[in-house]
Amino acid sequence: MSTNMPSDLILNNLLYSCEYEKKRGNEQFVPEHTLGFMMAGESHLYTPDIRILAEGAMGLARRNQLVKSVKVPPPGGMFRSISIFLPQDLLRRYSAENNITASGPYTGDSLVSLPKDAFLEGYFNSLLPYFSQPAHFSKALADLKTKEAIELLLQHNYQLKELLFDFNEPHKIDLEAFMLQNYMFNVPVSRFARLTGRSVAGFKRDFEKIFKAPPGQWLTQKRLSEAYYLLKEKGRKPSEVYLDVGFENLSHFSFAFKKTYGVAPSLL
DNA sequence: CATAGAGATGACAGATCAGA
DNA sequence: TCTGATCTGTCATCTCTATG
Repeated sequence: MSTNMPSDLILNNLLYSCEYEKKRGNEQFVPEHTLGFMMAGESHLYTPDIRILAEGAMGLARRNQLVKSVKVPPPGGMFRSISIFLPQDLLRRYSAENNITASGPYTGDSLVSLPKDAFLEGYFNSLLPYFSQPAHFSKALADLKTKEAIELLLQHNYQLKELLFDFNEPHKIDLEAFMLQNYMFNVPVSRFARLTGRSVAGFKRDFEKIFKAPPGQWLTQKRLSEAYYLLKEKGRKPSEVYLDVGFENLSHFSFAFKKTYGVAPSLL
C-alpha cells in the first residue's frame, strides 16, 4: 500500500506534508514561529495537553516549544498540510522597518488557533504551485512570501505582534516543574538546557541538585516508570506506549525495560 | 507485533579551566 | 564563589537483522 513516496517536501522555509496513513511527526521541537494550514485531514498536537487542528484550520505555533504531532488522514483520503516557518532575522527586519514591537515577553497561548480568514487561505493556495515546480521558488520569493505571511497575520489580528516580535530567549525557569512536564519529549539534554534558560553545564548542575541523578539517567528511568504504570495499571500495550513516554523504537524500549524491571514489557 | 542481539556511533557524565 | 565552555572515554542508545 504505502510505497514510501516523498511525504515531506521542503522548500526554503516552506513545508508541504502529505500522508496516506496516520503518522507521527518526527520533529518534537519548534525552532521558529510556524504558521500552518490543514488542507486535508487533521493534526493532533501534544504539548503535552492535546490540541486538535481540524481540516481547514490554521494555527500559529510559537518558537522554542516542544510539540509532538500526529497526522491523521481523512477517511479514505490523504493528509495534506502546509507550514511556513518565520525566521527570526526576517521578523527582526520587519519589526525594525515597520516600527512594530512587542510590549513585553509573550505570555499568551503557545499554539494559537486562527479563525477562518479568506486572505490567509488565499495566501496558502498561492504557495501550492511552488511545490510542484520548486525551481520557481527563489530565495527572494521566499523572503517576499514570508513577509506577506507576517503582514497578513498582523492584519488578521494585530495582537499577534506580541507573539511574533518577542525576541527574548527562554529565561531561567523552574527546572523541576519543566522536566516533570516534558520528560516524554525525546530531545537532547542541550535542548532541555536551552528551554529552561540555562547553559548545558548549568543545567546539569541544577539538575543533579534537584533530582539527585544525571539528566540522561533520570530521563530513562522516568520514562520507564511511566511506561510501567501505563502497562500495569492502564492495561495498554508496549507498541502503544513506547512512543508516548519518549522512546524512539520498540526494540530499544523492550531492552531497556527488561534491564530495569527484569521482565519484558509484554508480560505485565 | 514483540523480543533479542550484535555492531556502530554519538550523546552524556564528569572533570577541568577560564572568566565574571 | 558561581557560571559557562570545552574535552574525552565510556556506555547508552539506535539501527538492522533474525526469530517466534
